[in-house]
Amino acid sequence: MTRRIQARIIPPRRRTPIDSAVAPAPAGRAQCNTICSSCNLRELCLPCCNLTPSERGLADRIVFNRSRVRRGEALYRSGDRFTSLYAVRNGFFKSTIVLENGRDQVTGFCIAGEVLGMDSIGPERHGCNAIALEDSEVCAIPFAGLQALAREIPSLQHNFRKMMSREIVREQGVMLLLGRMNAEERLAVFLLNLSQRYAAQGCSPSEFNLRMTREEIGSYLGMTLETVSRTLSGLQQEGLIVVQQRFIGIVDSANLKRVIGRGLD
Amino acid sequence: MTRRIQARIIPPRRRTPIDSAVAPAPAGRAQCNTICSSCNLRELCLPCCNLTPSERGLADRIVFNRSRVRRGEALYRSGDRFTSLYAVRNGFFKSTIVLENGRDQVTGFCIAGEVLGMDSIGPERHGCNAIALEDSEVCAIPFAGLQALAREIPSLQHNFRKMMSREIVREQGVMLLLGRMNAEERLAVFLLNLSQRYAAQGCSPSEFNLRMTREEIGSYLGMTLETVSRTLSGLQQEGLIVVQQRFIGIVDSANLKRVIGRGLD
DNA sequence: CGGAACTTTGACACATATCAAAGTGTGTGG
DNA sequence: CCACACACTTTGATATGTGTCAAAGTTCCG
Repeated sequence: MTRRIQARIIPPRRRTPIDSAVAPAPAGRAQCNTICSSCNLRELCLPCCNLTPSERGLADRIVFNRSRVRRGEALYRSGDRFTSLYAVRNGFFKSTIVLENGRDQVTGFCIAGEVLGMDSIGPERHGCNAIALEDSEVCAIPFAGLQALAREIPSLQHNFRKMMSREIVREQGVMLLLGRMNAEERLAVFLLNLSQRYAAQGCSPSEFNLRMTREEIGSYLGMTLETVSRTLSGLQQEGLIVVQQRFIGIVDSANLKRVIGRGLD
Repeated sequence: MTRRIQARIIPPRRRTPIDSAVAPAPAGRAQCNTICSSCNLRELCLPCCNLTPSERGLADRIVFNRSRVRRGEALYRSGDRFTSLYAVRNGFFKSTIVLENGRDQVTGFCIAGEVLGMDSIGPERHGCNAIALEDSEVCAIPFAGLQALAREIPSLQHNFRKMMSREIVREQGVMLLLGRMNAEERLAVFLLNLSQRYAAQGCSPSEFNLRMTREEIGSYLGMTLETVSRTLSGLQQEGLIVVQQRFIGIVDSANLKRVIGRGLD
């Protein structure tokens, strides 16, 4: 049916000296350091974790492969064997489940600094597709290595568990959204959530371009693309946001938040 | 507002000899063994895990407190400090989130053999209420102890991660349900899911009594209690189920499954 | 420039929410 | 043991939000 496009994996660079010339280390780590300050993986990602020198020695076991995924390509697909978690370094992904009828259902979006693949740990296979919505770079974290390392660094273990638990809580929020909210509220939640996540990455929380189509938003929020479009127009008419195709400006975030409250009173 | 009813915690029994009189062990463990054959915790629960003798020695560190929660009482409440996971030994629980307006939103149901509290690991506080819908018994698994033990028994660690990941996948299924399905499909999924879980516990998959009200079902499935009632009546008229207040008989599970498919084509 | 993909807007249909009232079951106190 | 109150369920009538179908407008890219 759909042609299967695989991500082009960039081979890890050769080792190069870091610090002084004393201790060679994988280049991936050094590179990773540069952006980890704004990375949700900071508590998990080895280079970013506050490790003691001896722990750092242990950490050298794991090799981080960076790879590039171009727009429209898949980082992984449903059914692929699960071997690594992926930290998104930059770019934008959607996760989709393929339904029996062959149509895609969007289950989430993932931006720089977030992690893909946590739902695949149990089944040991990926249960969804991860598709890049723009040219992206990810940092692959071999799970076996991570697991072995976590056994020896308790704080890593702890942080990892926390991250998984957070994912469960996040999904509960979406369930609430899908179960109880109307179209306007759903979009308000969606936009404010994106805004907040961009802010966490140091980007503007009040102006950004959507990387996904109306149809993908609708699939995620449980409504049709037409309703997404109409509702965005409605929010614009209320003076809460500005919409111009993919561009979104959040004009009045206070009242946008109030939109969400309306449904809960 | 609502009176806060706390679960009555039954103190752990004194140690009694198991096997021969050679090695005394906590009675909780011995007790647990009797039902663990049909317990989802079998891969995690220490007494049920296939442990080597030396691992068994390590496992003695953890004391399992059993407690009883009577109908209407809370096992824990949102905001409580998280210290233990709870394996439901028998009974029936609902998880609810309290919305800003004070109303409850049901986020899940939990029957014998399932685990409560996994969403609380990250925040270290419970994010929802766990309310017994009938007199129930749970097995409290102190998380700190579990964590320490898992560090030394890799298979335990592995199984635990799997269990958390499974929870993420389960919630994705609910998201799909809430986002894409109509009332009839939601109820079909709900009933078949309950049926399957009862079957896993060795109970009849085709006849059971609902422990929750129509309103609680509706809250969970994102619809009103009237629609729940009407839709159940509709499924009965189609000859797929029999409904009599809380009693549900699944008459034609094949066609009930087919109901779900309809929305996905 | 032309075509494809996406977005916007309108008209209408339909599923579900809302409001209302009657029916059923359950537990409590006299 | 009965009677009453209460909580829950069922069913009906109507309102409303969102889906569906259709067509025109916009942007992007070869």
